[in-house]
Amino acid sequence: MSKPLKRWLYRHKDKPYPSRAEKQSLAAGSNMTLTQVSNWFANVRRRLKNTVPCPDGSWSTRIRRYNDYVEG
Amino acid sequence: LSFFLSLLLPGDHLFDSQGSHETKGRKKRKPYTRYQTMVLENEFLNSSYITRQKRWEISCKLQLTERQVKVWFQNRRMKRKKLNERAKARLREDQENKDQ
DNA sequence: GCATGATAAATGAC
DNA sequence: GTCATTTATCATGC
Repeated sequence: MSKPLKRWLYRHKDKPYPSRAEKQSLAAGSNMTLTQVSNWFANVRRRLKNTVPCPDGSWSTRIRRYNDYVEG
Repeated sequence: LSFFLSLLLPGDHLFDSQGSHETKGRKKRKPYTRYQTMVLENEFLNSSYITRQKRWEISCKLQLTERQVKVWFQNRRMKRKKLNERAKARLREDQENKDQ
């Protein structure tokens, strides 16, 4: 997959919404287009909600669990 | 005149054409048929901004609400923009490849 | 068979 | 109106 995007996601657990400039930076650093980065984050946010149940509803715990899920 | 007719006839939320759930949350995304898309695309070819009159006509013909027709044109303009930007980007790429 | 990216309806901020 | 989203659906590789 795309490592820089995962890294950014894990570092911004509380607010997984990169700005346009951040998306462009990520796109450049991962050899992707801006829309591809946007799609990736949109899909990840949705699939986090669906596949990683989280009682308190916060992004950070979801992402932590997701990280454990994919890495471990 | 057509404004008052539009209030009476296609009525966005007077009747729930889909389900019968009174208090509905987000409307479920329903893909349009090929015929619906074809008519909308043809009208978009005519003009990317639809008039109220045309919007009312098409909404009746396609069994869609005026709101759905309005949103379709908004999304279609965004799609055109994205496709244009994509084409320009590829042209720039080809130029750079030829320059080196 | 499902995971993943992309696209098509639908919403909401501004 | 635009534009970034959310959500469901489509397409495809493995």
